[in-house]
Order: sequence, then structure tokens, then C-alpha cells
Amino acid sequence: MSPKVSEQHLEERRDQIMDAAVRRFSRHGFHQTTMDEICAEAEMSKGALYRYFSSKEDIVAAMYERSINQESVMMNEVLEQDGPVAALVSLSEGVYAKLSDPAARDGYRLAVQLWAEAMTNPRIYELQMQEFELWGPVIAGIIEEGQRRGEINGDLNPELVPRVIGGMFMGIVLQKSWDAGVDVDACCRIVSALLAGDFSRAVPIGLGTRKRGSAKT
Amino acid sequence: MSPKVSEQHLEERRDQIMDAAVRRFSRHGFHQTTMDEICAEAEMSKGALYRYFSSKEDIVAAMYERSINQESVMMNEVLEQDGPVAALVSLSEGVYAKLSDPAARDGYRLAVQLWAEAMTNPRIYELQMQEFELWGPVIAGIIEEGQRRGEINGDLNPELVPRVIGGMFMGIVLQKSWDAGVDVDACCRIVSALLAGDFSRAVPIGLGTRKRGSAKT
Amino acid sequence: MSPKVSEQHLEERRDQIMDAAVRRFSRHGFHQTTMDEICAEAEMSKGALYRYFSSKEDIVAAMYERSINQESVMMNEVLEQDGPVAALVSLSEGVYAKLSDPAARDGYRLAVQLWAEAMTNPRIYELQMQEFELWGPVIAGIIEEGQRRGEINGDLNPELVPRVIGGMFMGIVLQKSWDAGVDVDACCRIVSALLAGDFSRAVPIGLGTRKRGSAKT
Amino acid sequence: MSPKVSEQHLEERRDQIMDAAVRRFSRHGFHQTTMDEICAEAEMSKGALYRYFSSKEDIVAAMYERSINQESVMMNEVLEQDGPVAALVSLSEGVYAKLSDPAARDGYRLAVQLWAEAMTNPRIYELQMQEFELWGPVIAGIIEEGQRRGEINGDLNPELVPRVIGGMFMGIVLQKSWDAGVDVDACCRIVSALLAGDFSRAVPIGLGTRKRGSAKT
DNA sequence: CATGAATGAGAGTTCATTCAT
DNA sequence: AATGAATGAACTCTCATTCAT
Repeated sequence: MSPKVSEQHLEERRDQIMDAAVRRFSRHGFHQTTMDEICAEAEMSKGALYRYFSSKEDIVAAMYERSINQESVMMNEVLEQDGPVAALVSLSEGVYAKLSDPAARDGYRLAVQLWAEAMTNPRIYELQMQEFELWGPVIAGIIEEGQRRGEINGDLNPELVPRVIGGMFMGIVLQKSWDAGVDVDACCRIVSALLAGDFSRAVPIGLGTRKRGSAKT
Repeated sequence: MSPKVSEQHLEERRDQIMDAAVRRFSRHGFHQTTMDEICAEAEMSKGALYRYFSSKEDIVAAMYERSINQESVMMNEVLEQDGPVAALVSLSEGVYAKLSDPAARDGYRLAVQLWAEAMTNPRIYELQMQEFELWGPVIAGIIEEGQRRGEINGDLNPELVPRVIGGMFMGIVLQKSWDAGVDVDACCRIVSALLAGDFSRAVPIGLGTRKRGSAKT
Repeated sequence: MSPKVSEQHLEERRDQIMDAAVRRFSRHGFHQTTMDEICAEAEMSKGALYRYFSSKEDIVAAMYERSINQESVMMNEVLEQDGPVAALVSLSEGVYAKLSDPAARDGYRLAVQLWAEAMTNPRIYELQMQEFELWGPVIAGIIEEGQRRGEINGDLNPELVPRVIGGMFMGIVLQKSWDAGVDVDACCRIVSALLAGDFSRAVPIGLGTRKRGSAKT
Repeated sequence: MSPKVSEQHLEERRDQIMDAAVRRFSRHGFHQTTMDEICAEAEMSKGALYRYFSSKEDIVAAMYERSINQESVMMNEVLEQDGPVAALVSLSEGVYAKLSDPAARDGYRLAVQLWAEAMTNPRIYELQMQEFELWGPVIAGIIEEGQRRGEINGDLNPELVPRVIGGMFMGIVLQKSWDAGVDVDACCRIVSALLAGDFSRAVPIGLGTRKRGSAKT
């Protein structure tokens, strides 16, 4: 019998390390953060840390796994909606809303660090792709449904729409990472307009048919 | 012996170094690239390199300056168009077209590296913002014009539309950096549809007014 | 609860640890073996191990003591023989025979590790000398007897003959440690020939006095 | 053109490092010696050292190569002799004579360290075998010649005689490493006696034929 | 008695930068 | 101007040993 140290304790320690690492990676960068700093931030000795993670890369991999788990849980909630376009907009709103939360800052700034890392590190790349696979097919499915219903432009490749929609989000995350002052809610409204076909009309006049702006009639 | 090295020679040497650095940063990452590697790639000694750049960061800064100069030249060309929406679409097409060029790969992969770097390095951050300032106001101007004409949704904050449109581009760059196989042209068509209000309609019914995608009638 | 753990239990545990350590030291080297590995091999916790031995060096010291005890038992058996040369040969045969046993491999490979260690570690050195003292005087005694009888070259320093004979054995052990394929029995025959004055004759002519090798008559 | 730093300078630096390493390895052991200590002993910075050797193992490998080169030069000198037995004895005398030189102490103590290392490290093992290949075939050749002439016992496997003769030397080296006081010259005389069939005679009497001891008649 | 989580000094190695030539 | 040898602080990771449970 091992003396205490439950499964839970073990998980807590790992979380403690990951949380510390998120903070440092996010604020100082992945490569600029030393293991010593993570230890200090986690209030733990080096030896202890290495008992739970065998390398810096390992910590990052575990972070991905943790967030993939959390996201896949969340995924199933946001889905059911009136129609494809509404689903898309609602999905976006959910996702952008989290960007507004100051508490999420470390998390999405970390993401940017890891995007760069994924370019160069096959293991991180693989995990990044796994995370993408969580969202990509869901959005692609919505698009296909929308195209069947005639609500979404049928000329567009449904496989690639997630790349554009996801890309839009990534781009906003990036800018929010640079500048906490970016008004994500307002950005989200622009995104929603784009998705709802409400951003522009090629020919302005026509008038009566649909009025631009918030006015309904 | 010539009394001084010509301005031109100096510029050529700097370019030679920057080109080498772009290749290494792009392929191996900014932090993973050593000065030795840059020297080897540039076929130059350490001493020579340090004569032209006083640090790794300095090379990156010079890269930004170089690309800012190039882009501001290009800027003035793409502008004049029939109307705001057409201008937007044309701008996008120009910009995405470059992503398709395999020769540009090192360049945009470098960009991703620097985005992460800008998050933690004030000097890089400043330069990144300068680059953004090149495009942001231009797009904002187009949006305002579009809103005046009633062609673009007047509810949207024109200051933030560049963030979304630029963000979309960044997101595609990121994904193209990860996977060279991404079909950027097809993505661009999706972007154009979004910008042209041609992506979706909230109400599906075929009113005949606007033709949607492949749908007949 | 029993008031105290039996002497026997204690000895068993120590043997269990030493056996595990022998295997690891032998296969991976003394310095390359970690306490963790010994624990794993001994199927025992770190805490338990440290209850029986207070350091890595301590384990090695105990190993020496154990083998010194075993050898001194064995010593008394091989001794009585017809004459000094026969005794020497018989002693060698006994000792080399053990090298042929694959089960002894870990043991003699460990020895090589410890020879190197004895060079720099005074405590190990002391133990190694103790082990030598087991054999040295015995062989020296045989030599002196042989010299008295006129069977062994009287010019040779009897104190040093054990060094040469023992050295020969060590050298074979070393080579067998490197290459399990070495034919120790054949080597032993060479050793016996050397000891019996049967290796060479300075003058080749077949004087008939002593038969050489395969030569008949 | 590189600025100074001839081939010779480069070789001197490498020697400087190897010499320092020999001293430390020999006196404190291979594993107990840190790179810092080698640097200090070589009066050189860590960075400088790593310019010449990319790892601790690399230093050892270079040492082997250096000594293999030196030995193979020496090899060709000692060879020609009156007959096989004389050649053997002369070879031994040459080799043991070097052990008596106090200046050689670091070198042969290092050897012992590496013997242990070779057991466990394939690269070192390979080099050790290479070194053995320098001597082994030479001695084997002498033995075969001796057997042809009837001067050496024809029953003995000539391939294995080098193992025994070399082993004898290794065993003496080992003991000299432990105790600088060992009288190597006297040991060498014992070795010579063994090789010359002058160590013992199975049957003591016979008398007149050959008298034991230094006396000629 | 036993456990194994925790410690932290220290190992080998790297690399941006300097500077004598 | 150019060279590349030299520097040494800093890095990631290891491991013998301790001790609360």
C-alpha cells in the first residue's frame, strides 16, 4: 500500500504545475520560461516537478490534453439551435465570450505561444491538429446542413469554411493577446454579421428588401 | 582600397543576413535558431555578422522594417476600385494570392514566429503594431466609405473591422504555416463571400432576388 | 506484531538488495546504476532499501564482505595437493572453472566495475586489498614451498608471484567481461602450461628429456 | 583565410584538454570527474573545451585514438628478435618497463578506468577492441612461429595466448594502479620466466640438466 | 516497518556575444 | 573589414538521500 497520495493528489499536483506553467509561458513566452521559473511559480522543487513531467514539452502536451478534454465536453452543449446560421452565430458568441473574460487571458496568450511552437515541433503540431479536429468537423457539418437548406452559399467548400471561421477566431485571439484592450464583443458582432450575410450588400440600393443596420423592418 | 564600403554593399550584406535568418527562423523557429546557424546559412563569419547587426533581435527588427517598406509601396497600388466592397474583395484577393506562392512560405512562417515573439518582446511588439497600422486605417477608411454609401452594415465599428478582416488573414496564414496543403484560393473565395454578404442568408427561401451558390433559380 | 524482526529476515533482505545491485552494477555499471533502479530490481521501496543500507557505497562494501566470506570457506578445500606446481595448477583450474559458468557472469563483471572503483575510493580499495590477502599469502606459501623443493625457480620473489598469477586471472576476467565468447578453459590450459614450465623451451631441440605439446616421444 | 590558428594550434589545444582529462580521470575516476574540473585543469573555459570535444565520451574516444596511433608506431620497432621466445620476452620487457616510469602513472590508471567503462559503453568497447587488435595478432604470430619451430607448446591455441599474455599485463597494470609500490620489474622477471619455460619444472630432480636460478652452468 | 514524494545541489551541454589577430 | 576562438552564465535534467505519513 502506498502511503497516502491518492489519484486525486497526483492530479492536483499536475494541475498545480500546469497552472504555474501557463502563467509563465503566457507572460514570458514558452522558450523564455525556464524550468526553474515554473518550479518557483508552482512553489515546488525541481525534483518534484520532474516527478510529474519529464520535460518542458511534456507539460505542454499535458496542457493540450487537458484543454482538449474540457473542450470536447463543452462541444456537446452548444450545438442544438434553430438553424445552421443561428448555430454558427451562437457558437461564435460562446467562443468569443470567453475571450472577454480577463481570467482567460493567460490561456489564450499561451495558445499563441503554442501556435508558433506547433510549426516547428511535431509533437505539439499533432496536438494542435487534434484540437482543431474537435471543432473543424462540427462547423463543417453545420455548413453542409446550411447548404442543403439553401441558407449557406453552396459554392463554398464546406471543409474549408472551418478554417476561415476558426482562422477568424485565431486572428482575434492573436490581437487580443497583443492588446488586452481590444473590444472582443464588438469584434464578435462583426463576425456575426459576416456569418449572417449581414455585413454588406454588393449593390446598395434595392432598399425596401432588407434594411441594413439594427432596424428590423 | 576604397576609403569606405559603399552604401550598397552594406545593404547587400544586411539583406544576405536577413535572407539567411528568414530561412532558419521560418524552418526551425526563432528561439531554436542559433547565431551560428544564421552565419552558416549566410556563409559569413560571426564577426562579420555582428558588424551588421548587433543582436538576434536586431535582425528581426530590420526584417520588420524591410517588410514594412515593401508593403507600404504595394499599398498604393491595390486601392482604387469601383466601390468599397469590391475594394475589400480585391484587397483580400491580392493578399491571399501571395500566400499561394510557395516562394512566400518562409516569409509567412516567419511571421507566425514573430507574432508569438511580439507578445513578450516590446520592441517586436512595437514593430508589429507599425505593420498593422499600414493596413488597419486603409481598411477602416473603406468601411467608413461603405457605411456612408449604405453598402456596409452601419452598426459595425469601422475601427474594429480591420481587426476581423486582418484576423481572418492571420488565421489562414497560421493554418497554411502548419499545413502547406491548405487551399488558400478556396479559402479566399469564402472570405470574399463573407465580405460580399454572399455567405449566407438568414431566411432560406428562394425569393429570387439574389442567387445563392449552386442553387438553381 | 513480533517484537523484532528475526536476524534471518534481515539477512534475507540484505541479500535481496545485494543480488539486485549485482545485476544492475554488472549490466549497466556502478555509476550508471541509480538507487531507483536497484529498488526496482529488488522489488522494494526506497525507504526499505535505506533501512538496510545507508548508501550505494555501503551496498558495495557488503558485497565485498559477503564474497570474502564465501571465498575464505572455499580456500581451505583446494589446498592439499601432491606438490606445489600441482597445487598451483589445481588452484587455477578451480578458479577459472567458475568463469566458465554463465551464472557467474554478473559476479565477475561486477568485479571489474569495482576494480576501477577501488582505484579512487579508499573504502573500496581497502576491501579489495582484503580480498587479495585471502589468496596472496596462500599462493606465496606454495611458491616458497616449491622453491624449497627446487620445483620452482628460486630467483623469483615469492611475494610477487601471487601478483602475476592473480593478475593473469584478473586479465582473463576482464576479457571475459568484455566478450562472453572467450574460451576460458583453453585459456586455463595456457595458464597451466605456463605454471608447469610447459609453455616453451628456449632451446627447441628434442632432447627427449621433456615432452613438448603434441610432439610424440 | 582564417585568422591564425594553425592545424598545429588546434592539435595542441586538443592535447591540452586530453592531458588535463587524463590527469583528472586517472586521479578521481571517469565518472567522478566533471567537465568543470577538466576545464579548470586545462585552464580553459567550458565553451572552449566544447569547441574541441562535443562530449566527455568524445574526449575518451580521442584519447584511445591518440594512444592507438602511438602504439602502432612503436609496434614496428620491438619486433625483430632472435627467436619467438626471445621476442616474447623482449616485448614484455618493453611493455613492463613503461609501467615503472612514474610519469606513466596517470596513463595506466586511466586505462583501468576505461576497462570498466568499455564493459558498458559500446563506443569505448569498440575502441578497446581496436587497441587489443594492435597487439593480439602480433603475439599470435610469434606463437605460431614458435610452435612451428617446436619452441612453444603446440597444444596451445595461438589465438588465445595473446589473451593470457595480455591479461597478465592488464592484471599487473591493475595492481600497479592500486599500489604504486608494486615492483613491476620483479614482476616482469616472473613473467619472463613463465614465458621462457623457466618458472617451474614438474619434476624437481634431474638435477644436472638445468640448474634453476641465475647461474648459467 | 514500509512507502514513495520531495529535496536541491550539481551534472553535462549550449549559445549569444566579444575581441585579439 | 573579417575571422572564428574564447567566454561563462544559463539551461534542462538527474539522482542520492530524507522524512512525513
